[in-house]
Amino acid sequence: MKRKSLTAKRSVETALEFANHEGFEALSMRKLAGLPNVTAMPLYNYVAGKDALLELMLGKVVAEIDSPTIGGDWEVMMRWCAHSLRQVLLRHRWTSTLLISRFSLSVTVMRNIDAIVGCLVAGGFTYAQADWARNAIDSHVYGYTIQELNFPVEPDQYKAAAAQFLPMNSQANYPYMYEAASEIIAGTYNRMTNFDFGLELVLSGLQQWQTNSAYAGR
Amino acid sequence: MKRKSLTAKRSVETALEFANHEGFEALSMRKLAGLPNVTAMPLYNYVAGKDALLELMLGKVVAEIDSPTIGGDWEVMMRWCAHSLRQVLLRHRWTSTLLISRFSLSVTVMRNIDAIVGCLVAGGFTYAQADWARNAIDSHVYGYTIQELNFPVEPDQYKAAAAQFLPMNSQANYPYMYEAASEIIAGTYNRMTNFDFGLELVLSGLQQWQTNSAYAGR
DNA sequence: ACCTGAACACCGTTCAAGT
DNA sequence: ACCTGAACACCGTTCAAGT
Repeated sequence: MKRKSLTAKRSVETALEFANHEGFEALSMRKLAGLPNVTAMPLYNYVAGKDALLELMLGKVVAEIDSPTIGGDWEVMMRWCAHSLRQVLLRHRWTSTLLISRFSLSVTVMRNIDAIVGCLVAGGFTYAQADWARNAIDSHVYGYTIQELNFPVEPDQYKAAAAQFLPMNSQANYPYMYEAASEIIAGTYNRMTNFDFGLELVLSGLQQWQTNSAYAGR
Repeated sequence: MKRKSLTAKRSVETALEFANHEGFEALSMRKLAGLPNVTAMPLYNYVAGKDALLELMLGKVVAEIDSPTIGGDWEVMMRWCAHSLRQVLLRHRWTSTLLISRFSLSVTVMRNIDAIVGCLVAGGFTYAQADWARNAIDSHVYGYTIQELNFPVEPDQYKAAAAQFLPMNSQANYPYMYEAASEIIAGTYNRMTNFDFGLELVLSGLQQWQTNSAYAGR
């Protein structure tokens, strides 16, 4: 039995590596069974099925997400945690949508949520406020990162893409995008560091909300 | 040729309806071919393949998203557009992740982006600021809505879920979630209207950012 | 007890053969 | 010209047959 669970663990790890390396779409039970070739399926002895395998893979990923220290400055902590979550999603590019669509309250996830809510409550938010705040931060992290991961042009190619865009699209049809592309080409801005911009918008909004709110104290 | 494109259009429409009704996972070329049964594939005469079909389906969905009027109050407009996008995503529950992962600059999408950037620029933002602002709003809408669509418990069952949670999880292990669940049961708050909370956080942050910024004018 | 390979029920896609 | 059904290369999953 101990060997069994060990082989299961190793299966999950190779599956994770495969997904990170070859892309999630390419991952199939048959390919995984004997990674060189072989059609046979001893995999099913260790893992209930593809669903279960995915669950285990996500469990490993989720464990990489940092939790805040309760009692620390909530704003610093939330900023830290948001970046941690973001880095995990970037590290395992196939993860983000699956993590949401297969969301489950495992022990790891519960501990993380508990710590975040705790950190916010210790920072002076009510439970309701903490829940809303957590949700707003998560929304930004997931929304931004999923878009980023799927954006068709790489950050260092924005200029080139804009230069290609300009002659193809008339100023008459898309006057504002035309101007924006011109500014990108001129180097006025570069689309970078947008993640932190949005995050700080949310965080400073939360801070003001807290100080303005009469019911902020515990 | 006219008949051909008409049949293509009808195919896309039935595919859309099928996805909305039966769920996107259940959609397959074979099922779609002759919706009652039939294994044959005259579908390929009208549509290049599943990828092309998806593209066409998403095109129809994207057309439902409202664009702002340039010159109107940017904050009112952005709020309106965010809600419009959100409603479209809720109406076609399978759409959100696909819309991001298959993002493409169709004419419809370009017009929408151009109008949003234009509305923000007309409202006093620079092009760079407009781009950041748009991205922050989109991130919230997508991030929040994708999470909501995949959340395992329905809004009207939060109380029941919390009541089930309480006895199963010790106060010692998850003290804060325990307390939060208690408050949900007591009816102190209900997790609703979170979407607008996060959206207003972003919008008011943008407004303050604009008024505080020395370079805000055109 | 464990691994194997054939088998089943599905996919997307192609294409020769019919009408 | 259009539709048909068999075929190919893939899936996830099961299971009798081997060792």
